[in-house]
Amino acid sequence: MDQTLRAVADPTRRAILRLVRDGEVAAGDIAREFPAMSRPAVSQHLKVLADAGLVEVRPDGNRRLYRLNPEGLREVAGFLDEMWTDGLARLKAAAEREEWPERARARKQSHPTADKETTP
Amino acid sequence: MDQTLRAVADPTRRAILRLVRDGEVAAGDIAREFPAMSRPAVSQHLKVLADAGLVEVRPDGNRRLYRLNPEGLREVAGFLDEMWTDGLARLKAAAEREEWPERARARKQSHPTADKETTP
DNA sequence: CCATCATGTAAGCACTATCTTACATAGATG
DNA sequence: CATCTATGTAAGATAGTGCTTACATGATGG
Repeated sequence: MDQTLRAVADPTRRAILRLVRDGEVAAGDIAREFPAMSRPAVSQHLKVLADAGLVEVRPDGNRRLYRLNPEGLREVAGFLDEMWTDGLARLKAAAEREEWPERARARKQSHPTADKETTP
Repeated sequence: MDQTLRAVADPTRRAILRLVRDGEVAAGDIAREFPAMSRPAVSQHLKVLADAGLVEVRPDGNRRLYRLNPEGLREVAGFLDEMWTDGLARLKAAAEREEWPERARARKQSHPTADKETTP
């Protein structure tokens, strides 16, 4: 999961993923889409993506064709759902109850300082 | 988006997000969950998460209570959907359109491999 | 064969991230 | 007030990323 997220946390690599999202693209064609950086740099990005399982490679004669492997994002999707859907539901429920659950470690707290500024 | 993904691409910070997913937790209580690292380190992680908009803070007397902000993940959710759902569908369609050679012994075939078939 | 094309790899350098320890500050408490 | 508690910030050491240029390798085509 770390490897996957670190791979995706780079704008160039996300752009590459979008390039290979619709079908196979040769390494050179990918590199040509990034005139601002050298071809080896793109090649290294492709290696990172491949090591993370986000793309798959297939040799075709001289060239190497890359394509997206959506399965590589499964873990990330799971984590996101865990945070997004579930987390949002839980926080929303807590908020609408107008009491923030802060009971993990009960504090002495003589006065209700907690409900003083919770209204945005 | 970069900031968000970089923030999430760290196991400690993801663990913190899980801690504050269900309600508010004080900084010290969070730090106490990571005996392997110093408290300032956790504090810095919290800053990264706050700067990325993934958590929100609220002062409560002496302490600072952190809670998840699921909205911070909206962009990531969008990107993931773009790659996951859409990407999977497109690759599948491309495969059924015969562009994706799972069985074709593509030999030299100067062009029809992958060049302009990407249908923008 | 030999030259060329497409691609990956190695070495090196600048910049960034993530820790640590030491210090600063704001609120609570006697 | 004096002091303790909870927390953030500063400075620095170390490791990691992301580029570049130079080189290596395997397939193509005369």
